[in-house]
Amino acid sequence: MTSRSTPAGITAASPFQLCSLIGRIRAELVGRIEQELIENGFELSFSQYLALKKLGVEGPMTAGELARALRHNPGAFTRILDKLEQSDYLRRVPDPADRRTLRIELTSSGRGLWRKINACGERAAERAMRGTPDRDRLQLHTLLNRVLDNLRKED
Amino acid sequence: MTSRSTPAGITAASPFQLCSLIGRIRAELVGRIEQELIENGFELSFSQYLALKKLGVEGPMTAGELARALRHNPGAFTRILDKLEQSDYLRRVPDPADRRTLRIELTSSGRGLWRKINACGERAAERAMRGTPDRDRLQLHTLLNRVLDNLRKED
DNA sequence: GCAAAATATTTGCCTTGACAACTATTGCCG
DNA sequence: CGGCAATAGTTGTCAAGGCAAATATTTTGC
Repeated sequence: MTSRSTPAGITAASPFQLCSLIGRIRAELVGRIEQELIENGFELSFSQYLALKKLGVEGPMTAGELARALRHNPGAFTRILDKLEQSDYLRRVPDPADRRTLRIELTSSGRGLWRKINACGERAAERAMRGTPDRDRLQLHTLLNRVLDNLRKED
Repeated sequence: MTSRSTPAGITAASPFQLCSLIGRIRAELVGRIEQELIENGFELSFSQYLALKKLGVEGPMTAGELARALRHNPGAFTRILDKLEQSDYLRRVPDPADRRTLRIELTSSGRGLWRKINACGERAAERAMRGTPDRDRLQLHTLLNRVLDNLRKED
């Protein structure tokens, strides 16, 4: 292996540490959001939180679109929708034009909830980034987006 | 600094996108490593891979130490060890000094496997970082470590 | 128009991981 | 010493998610 040209020695030369770093950050971030949700009295799993947030931001969409957007497999996603529908946060509305699909829309109670849980997510994110100037935040996003692109490219 | 395709307003000002970015990267990275493992004929889950790698790098340790190092809960971890022991990649060695603990060590077959699967992880990591100069890799690590510290600090 | 392929959602089955209860052993402190 | 809390590991139970088969509907090709 080539261990040349890295001043700090370890950090840049062992790209693998990226994997555990990313894993740890994700776990902490998810945990922090779940904790925020609990502390504020919302009984939602992280996946349910993501679904409500997506619907709140993007508006109604079909179940499949939502599942794909959240990278969640359709089978498991059906059950997430079941629970959110039982709790009256969303509705499955049949589409007269294509009777295979279901239009998922937030109920008014769901929209109310969405606004509140958004604050939980933002508190967690702001905690993650505190003390980081805008310039560095931008840099971080740029670098992470490049990493993601690299991973998604097939070749 | 770098405001190429990103309107500065959105990206830096909405720290929450960090969460989905991190989640996506983690999923892609894990998926890529699992794919590497499969393509090279190793039937290992990602967790098993992590355990073997940790043992290979750090040497023998107790089951609890290993579980904590991997942030894995002890109950689930027992079963991971079960499988790796059945496959003869590691041994549970009783500690005469403290009969509660078990010393987990790789077998020679486990050490052989470790060297091979390491390459899988490094290919995945190198793919993630390709086209990124050392300076940026270092910067990324610095920023991610700060994020992790922020999240772990209680307040 | 109709059979076959494609698409959207649901259901069943299975694996993984979280959590709590349990057993065995050790350390603490009177 | 003797009781009691703490620690290490295992087991049982459960919820979440992945995957494949099943169902319903639409689209495509002839």
